[in-house]
Amino acid sequence: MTKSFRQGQILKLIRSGGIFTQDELARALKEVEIDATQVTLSRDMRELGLVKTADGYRQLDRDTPNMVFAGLATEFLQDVRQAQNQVILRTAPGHANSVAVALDDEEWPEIVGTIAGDDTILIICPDTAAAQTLRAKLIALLG
Amino acid sequence: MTKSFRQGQILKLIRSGGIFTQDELARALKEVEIDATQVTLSRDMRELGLVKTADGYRQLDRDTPNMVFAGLATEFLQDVRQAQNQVILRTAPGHANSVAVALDDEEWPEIVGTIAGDDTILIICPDTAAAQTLRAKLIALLG
DNA sequence: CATCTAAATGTTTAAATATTCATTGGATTG
DNA sequence: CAATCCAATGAATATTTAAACATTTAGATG
Repeated sequence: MTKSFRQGQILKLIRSGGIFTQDELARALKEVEIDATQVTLSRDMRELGLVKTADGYRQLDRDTPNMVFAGLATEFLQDVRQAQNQVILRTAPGHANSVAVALDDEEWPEIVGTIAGDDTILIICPDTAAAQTLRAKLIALLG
Repeated sequence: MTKSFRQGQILKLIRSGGIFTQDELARALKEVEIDATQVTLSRDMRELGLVKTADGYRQLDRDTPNMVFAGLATEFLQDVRQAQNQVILRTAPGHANSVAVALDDEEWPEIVGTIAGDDTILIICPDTAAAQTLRAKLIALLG
């Protein structure tokens, strides 16, 4: 079980609502066979840009991926990593290119440009903060 | 010193950034001659829809008032109250109508309709939650 | 393969926030 | 005007979150 898989599950749970504390989230994750301490979740929250509101945790607003890209991502996107102002995506073999094209179409402000190989996409962002935002956005689309 | 004045000041401080805890906010308010305990601030935060992020407290995204309305409000808006799904504005005497017209122009989703008297505007919202959101938005414009 | 490094996570505990219950100071009404 | 109600706030405290530090693990490197 990888970190980005866990974070993907966290986003799913948050979206479905009704999560008010990190302990609550930890319990919800346990139902899905994911063990994580409150401390780990606190860190995940920060990385994913989640905030506590009166009606539970929420993701800070940012524009939503369109259907074409979201569909491709759900099907082929396998991992999302970040280093400095770069984000690296792994896709199913042979699909990097189509995913990258759809991603380019999004014209997100966090993306300066992309380069796709066979199963890897390199994305250049303006800065580290943008890369982090982008990572959170993309993790949400992991299967 | 009224509650909505305090909340207006809170929004100002939050906007200018660099507020990371409620105690910090309390100290900043003291500089402006406003005394409030952490408990009161916790409640204010909730009412105003403020959330804690990695870069300090922030207001949850919602669309921003346009210049015309914002200008009028800054000049004439004096108080904002909420009861159920209704929000009541007090303006300088004789100015309720012009403020209400500008407000209607905003076409906000939180506003079903408005009625203006001489110095009072009644706003009907779809529900209590919308009214609360609207209140927070408007308080930000108080002188 | 031993060693080093860095990311990820855990443990402990401090700090920050929210809740509960109580008080106060207007309005409202009989 | 007393009695009552209610919004606003505070004090004490419980709960939640984050910081500091330690440990583990997987990959790099000699």
